[in-house]
Amino acid sequence: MHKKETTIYDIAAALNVSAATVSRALKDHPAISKKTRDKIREKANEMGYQTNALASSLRTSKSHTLGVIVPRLNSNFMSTVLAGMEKAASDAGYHLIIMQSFESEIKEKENAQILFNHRVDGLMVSTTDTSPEPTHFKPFFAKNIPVVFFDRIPEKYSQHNCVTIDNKEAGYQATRHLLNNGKTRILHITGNTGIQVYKQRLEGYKEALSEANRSFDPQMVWQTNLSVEDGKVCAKRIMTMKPFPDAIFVANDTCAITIMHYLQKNGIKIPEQIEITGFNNDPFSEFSKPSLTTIDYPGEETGIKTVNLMIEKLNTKHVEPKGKQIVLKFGLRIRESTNRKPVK
Amino acid sequence: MHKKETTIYDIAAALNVSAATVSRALKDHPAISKKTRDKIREKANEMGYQTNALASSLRTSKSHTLGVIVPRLNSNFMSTVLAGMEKAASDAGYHLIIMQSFESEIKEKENAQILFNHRVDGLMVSTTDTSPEPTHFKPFFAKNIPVVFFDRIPEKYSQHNCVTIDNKEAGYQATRHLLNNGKTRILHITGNTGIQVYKQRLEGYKEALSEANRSFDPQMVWQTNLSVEDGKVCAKRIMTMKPFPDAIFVANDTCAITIMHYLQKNGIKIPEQIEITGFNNDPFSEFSKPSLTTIDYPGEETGIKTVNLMIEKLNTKHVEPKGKQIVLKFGLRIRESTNRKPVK
DNA sequence: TTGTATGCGTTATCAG
DNA sequence: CTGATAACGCATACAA
Repeated sequence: MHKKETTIYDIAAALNVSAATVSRALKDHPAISKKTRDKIREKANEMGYQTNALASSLRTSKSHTLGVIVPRLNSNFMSTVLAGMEKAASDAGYHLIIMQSFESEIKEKENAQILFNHRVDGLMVSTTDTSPEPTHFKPFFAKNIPVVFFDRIPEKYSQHNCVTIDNKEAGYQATRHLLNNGKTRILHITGNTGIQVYKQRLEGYKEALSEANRSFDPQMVWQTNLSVEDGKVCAKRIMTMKPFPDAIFVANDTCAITIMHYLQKNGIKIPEQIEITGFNNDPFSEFSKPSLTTIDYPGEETGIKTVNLMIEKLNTKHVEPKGKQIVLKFGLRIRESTNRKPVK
Repeated sequence: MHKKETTIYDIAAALNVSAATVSRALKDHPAISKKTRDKIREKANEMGYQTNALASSLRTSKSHTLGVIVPRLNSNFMSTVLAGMEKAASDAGYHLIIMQSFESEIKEKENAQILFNHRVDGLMVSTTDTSPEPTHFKPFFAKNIPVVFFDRIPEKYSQHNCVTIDNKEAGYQATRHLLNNGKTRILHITGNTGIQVYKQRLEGYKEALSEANRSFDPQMVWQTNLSVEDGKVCAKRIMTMKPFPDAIFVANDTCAITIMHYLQKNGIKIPEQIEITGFNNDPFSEFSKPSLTTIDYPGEETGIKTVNLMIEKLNTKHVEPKGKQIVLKFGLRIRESTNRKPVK
């Protein structure tokens, strides 16, 4: 096996001091004379000492680790959020255990459990769960371990600590933009509306229609997984629609651009025949032809704000004020070529 | 403060058995009778017992945690790699601490140190370091903690455990494709060539030129960070070039598509006037107009294979065979409209 | 300014 | 099949 690791006891022995002194010296405890401190540091280096964070965490019940659960980490939006989180966490002396739930409530539960067992100092989650009040965060609440929700927030925890945007308003604006351009038959392609964000975007869509005195047609709302694959399928289906829609509000850019691409392949003129609006402001939404109008959902800011809220909670654990809701500003990025006449 | 947590001692006391028995029962030790095992499990649930993985790790020196260091996690390629890693790791009972080095050697060093201190069972790294033989992995080697390099591999560790593609061959093929289409003035826009992957792609570029009896012009190789910003700058600069290049081999898709977009904005016909080749096969490379020819670098596979190699090492630690190099297959995705005559 | 003693929660060894 | 006990490596209350 590998040789035993060097501990504070080893360096204490080598220097004829106590382990306590070594422990203190190594963490710059003020009560240690500069002389012994330097001596200890030097010896520690010499012996290749590496502190054991596990032991330290066990002793202090502070792991300096934050748990993150997301549906999947490889979307442009989510990886941008995570990048922001990692940066902010690292700056604050924390690091991240990141886990994916793959849209499975069971997996999310397991992940929460594992993170709890590893004694994370806090949990940040974009939930995949469609149940209004998931139970698997209970142990965290019970032990007063801060939980911050971001992006996808369970219905019942919307008054809890969370960071998000006003999805209803965003859905409203995206739809309104299409209505303003004279579009009347607006298809809405979205995700699982059991998930709040999609439900709210749908509400915004409805509100815009209602405001414009357009009737809402449930047939014009398609639930998908918003993947590239789904985009292809949707495009195919759109081509068979009796009266063509003249616009589509898609709940993410990936799917929106895929649909645009395949409709164009079928000879459809975008935006003249069908105008498309996306969601997220992925970098490539700007580079598609035509550029895609979309909702700018600030991913990095979401990540940073989530971590900052977490840190704040960690530093004021005993007070425990009511949950804090951070609603970020989003932007409507209008980008199709506008030199076309509104059909009115 | 928060109340003490329930330990195996609490449940032992409640059941008049020893803590050892509880510990064994909870991990299905064969030497425990089914009866007491069930009794203990039930009590554990009842008391809301949650195992403390920290204590367990300290005792067993197995953290079931793998460290990951990447330059940044929010590129399509990298987040796809990480998604594959997380999946594979999770399936094998491990989880991931992911850290970003932001192209800083110092940060990479700090990250390695932190991960070491947290006693990760293994380290996976896409290095940012341009020094041929970075020293900060020494502690891992010394303690026989497996280190697997992926994507970006330090020069001196290329015989170590690593997972990558043949970047030289890929650079060769990308360039060759342009030459085959009759292009002669091929610009190469790449990253820091102190990093092996870019150095090797450049070598492939040179080899293709040499094979076609084209002379190599150092002026035609631009080092950038391959970002969207860099793409804009490059496009601007290209517009001022005396004889226009007739092709560009860009070392990633993000930058390639940005350049394409801005050249088109300036009225350049792609690919007639300038043909562009990217690298990575980001999803949107297919949806640009025209679709981008690119190198399909299998991200998810990279992640999975890296973790699998890691697990293999973890399970055969004592044998310690020589390093294992896994070279993944890449593909050249030819995608521009091909119905144009080669200029020959 | 430094040392002593103890505990964090678990698992492994050795007995019985 | 079960129990007692000693680590794992560190940090802290209490003494000195």
